Amino acid sequence: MPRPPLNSRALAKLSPLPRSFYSRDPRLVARGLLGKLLIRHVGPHSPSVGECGNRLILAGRIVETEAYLGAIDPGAHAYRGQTARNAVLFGPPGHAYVYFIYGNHYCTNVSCQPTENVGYVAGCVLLRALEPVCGIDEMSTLRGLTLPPNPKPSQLRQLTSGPGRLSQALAITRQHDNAKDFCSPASDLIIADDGSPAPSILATTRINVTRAPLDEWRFVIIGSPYVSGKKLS
DNA sequence: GAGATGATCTTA
DNA sequence: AAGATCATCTCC
Repeated sequence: MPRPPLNSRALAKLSPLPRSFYSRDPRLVARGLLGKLLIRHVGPHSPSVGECGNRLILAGRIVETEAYLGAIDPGAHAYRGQTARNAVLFGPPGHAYVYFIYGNHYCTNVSCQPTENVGYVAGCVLLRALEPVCGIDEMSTLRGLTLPPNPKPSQLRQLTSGPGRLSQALAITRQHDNAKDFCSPASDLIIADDGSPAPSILATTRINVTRAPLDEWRFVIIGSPYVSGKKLS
């Protein structure tokens, strides 16, 4: 039985993943998020999307993530303890940690595993790439790109292949979205399961993490053309 | 297609 | 001074 198509109407009915999903080892959360949908509601009370209209949904399927283990992970922002920037990571799981990087870009994370019952605190998962699902035109506008009428995957991937790109495509900023609850049905930024089958996953080292270069805590959907960087072998 | 470089600014 | 990046340039 084919599932119904993922138009705005179908996406609007999906419920956010429960908080228990995020109350686990960040590596399990990072794997579990692959294939899930990141859904952004934009409207009169949401961040500006230019001339995109009043009420619409932007969504993408998560195809690439990275786990950050917090207090025991030298590559993690939380490694050196709580600061004004990373305070969200020391709060309850399932909340957005959005930070500004390299003077140009935002990166979007989900907090997880804030308790000490497995030996570390303040973990999170960085969302690194999406397969565009809904709101292609609006995402193009937000990214400042012009795509042809029937874009190929190689063109679509310009929208959301990379943490800075996907954040821009969904109008995610620290000002608007840091500390936002991914688990609240009232949230304009959620992650949901549409029942798609569990993907095949490849683990690699994390991108541009120099302080812990060997840990294979980056996860990608095998074969997806929407993963960031070069094509994998 | 691949590798190098500059932009730009927050954080420690 | 470095960084959980990206667009653009040059040269294969």
